[in-house]
Amino acid sequence: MKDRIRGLLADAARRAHTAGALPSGDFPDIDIEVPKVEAHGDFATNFAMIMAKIQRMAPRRIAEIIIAHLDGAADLIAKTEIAGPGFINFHIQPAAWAPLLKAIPAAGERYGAVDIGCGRKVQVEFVSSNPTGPLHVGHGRGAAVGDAVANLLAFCGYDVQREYYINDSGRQIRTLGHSVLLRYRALHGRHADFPEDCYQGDYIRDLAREMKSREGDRLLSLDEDEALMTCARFAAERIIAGIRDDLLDFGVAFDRWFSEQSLYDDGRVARSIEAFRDNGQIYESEGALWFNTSQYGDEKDRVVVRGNGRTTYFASDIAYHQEKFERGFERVIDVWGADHHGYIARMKASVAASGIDPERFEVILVQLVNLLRAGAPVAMSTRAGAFVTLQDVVREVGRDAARFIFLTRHYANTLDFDLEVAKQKSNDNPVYYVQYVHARIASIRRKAAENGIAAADGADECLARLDTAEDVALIKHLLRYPDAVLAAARQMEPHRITFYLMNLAGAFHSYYNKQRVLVEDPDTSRGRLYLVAAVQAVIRNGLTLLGVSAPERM
RNA sequence: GCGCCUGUAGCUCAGUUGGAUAGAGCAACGGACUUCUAAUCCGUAGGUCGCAGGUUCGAAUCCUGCCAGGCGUACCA
Repeated sequence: MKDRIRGLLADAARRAHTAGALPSGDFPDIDIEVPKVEAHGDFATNFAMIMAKIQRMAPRRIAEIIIAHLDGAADLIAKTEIAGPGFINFHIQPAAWAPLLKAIPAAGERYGAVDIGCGRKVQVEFVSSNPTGPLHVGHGRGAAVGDAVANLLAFCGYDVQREYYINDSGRQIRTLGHSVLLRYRALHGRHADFPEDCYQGDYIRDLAREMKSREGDRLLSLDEDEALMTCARFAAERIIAGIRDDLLDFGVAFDRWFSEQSLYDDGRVARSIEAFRDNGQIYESEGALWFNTSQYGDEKDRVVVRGNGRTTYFASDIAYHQEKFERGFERVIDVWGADHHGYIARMKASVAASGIDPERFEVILVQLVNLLRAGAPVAMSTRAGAFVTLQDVVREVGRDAARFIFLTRHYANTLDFDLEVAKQKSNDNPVYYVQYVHARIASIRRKAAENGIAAADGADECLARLDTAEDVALIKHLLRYPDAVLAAARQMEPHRITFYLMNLAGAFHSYYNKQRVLVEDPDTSRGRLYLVAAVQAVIRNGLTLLGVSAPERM
């Protein structure tokens, strides 16, 4: 529709120029938008206004000239008008809308997909929580956002890979091993102080018990380091397996689980450091090795190998991101918790230093989640071990409610997640509001089938009955879905889909209360069934992008 | 101190990349179930878009400076 109007305008402008009414033949791109106020028509353009300078004429005068040269669209356009400083408003013939609905079943599950990816490879790395404890609510938000972004990009033509980076190397993994070992020894009556910097949660005791039943007292006779590393490897594996299960329950499946340790095992980190030393980007100072990230916009240089010879986390991250680009991804997207924002500059710097355009590396910073119960904060301290895990939340409120709520805010905003609200089946909790549309329509369609009403196929005589204000309003809403998808995919903002769906749901519920679908006149019934089936398809389509189910009954 | 994020109705938040009279939900008040699912709908009320300048035909949106809140600022991860 927009394209058609754009074409009409371009023709009109060209014709006006040829006729000598417009001095310049240099026309800017035409932007067509949907006005906020209904009285301003169905579509509007500021075309005349942005041409004012080029044409050296008043915007309203240009608008008059263009309208005078519009031609051959009486079937489409009911009325044009010039408004405000020089907007051209278009009122579409009411009968022109219904046939456009055919695009929805014609596109099937692909309705709304705009191919901006053209098969290019993109990687979305998300969650990547350290394997030192179970996922908590904040990770859930990262999972919901990362998965939805991946869905959107895949929907819009990118070849998407989902990756989880496992930090199974370094000090924290030793701390994990140490924590389990101490609990394990305690189970054998060898009590010792449990340091504060060890992991306090009950899951550590569970792991120790498991260790005991598997190994008996074998670890007691091993030397300290070997016992510790045995515990560490065992615990990390079990925790990762748990994380994987929790994510599957949450509806998130990764294509690849990438081990940090593997970067050391195959010499990747060492080779990367060597290469940067050779070209002078890594240098030695005060007994440590530094990366000159400040040359690429970071506020200072960063250590990659400490004075004690141990590499930093940054060292493996440099190698990891080089490796990602070597795998042929055109875009690499990392989803991080907002508390890591200080890390972006150095990561971008390292990418740039590797000779890769840093624009190709993007970071989505997801703000934290405040977990509440009936308005009161729920304690979320990881160290103290008194946290609510993602699994707890999913068990309590359900996967759909959790995923939907995580996507009801722009990720740059902190999110209040209230467990009680998430369980409510009311307008407070928009997931049911949206799902209810799907279930209601399913019910209508079942009823239609029982009554022997033939499936709606979009025949002209049926579509012609979609002529009430409510019909047209709903059709217009459905036709805006591709715009919402495009904006969401381009900006990697899944909440735009969430808001679109809530608005569409509102439009449908309103329709439902004003118009009956199954009425006496068969053409009207079949026309409305066709419309309502399109609503159902778009709801299902959008919910799928968000990773939320579309129930047939509620 | 410096950096990033946020500031819009009593509360929680949108706002189509600079457009016309700034929108939803909740909470408040008043209505609608004999009809395809009331997990719904309709109506009323609610605003100095943090503050002050600037840019232009036009600013919640862009630029500058303040104010407030959150986060970050390690040879931690």
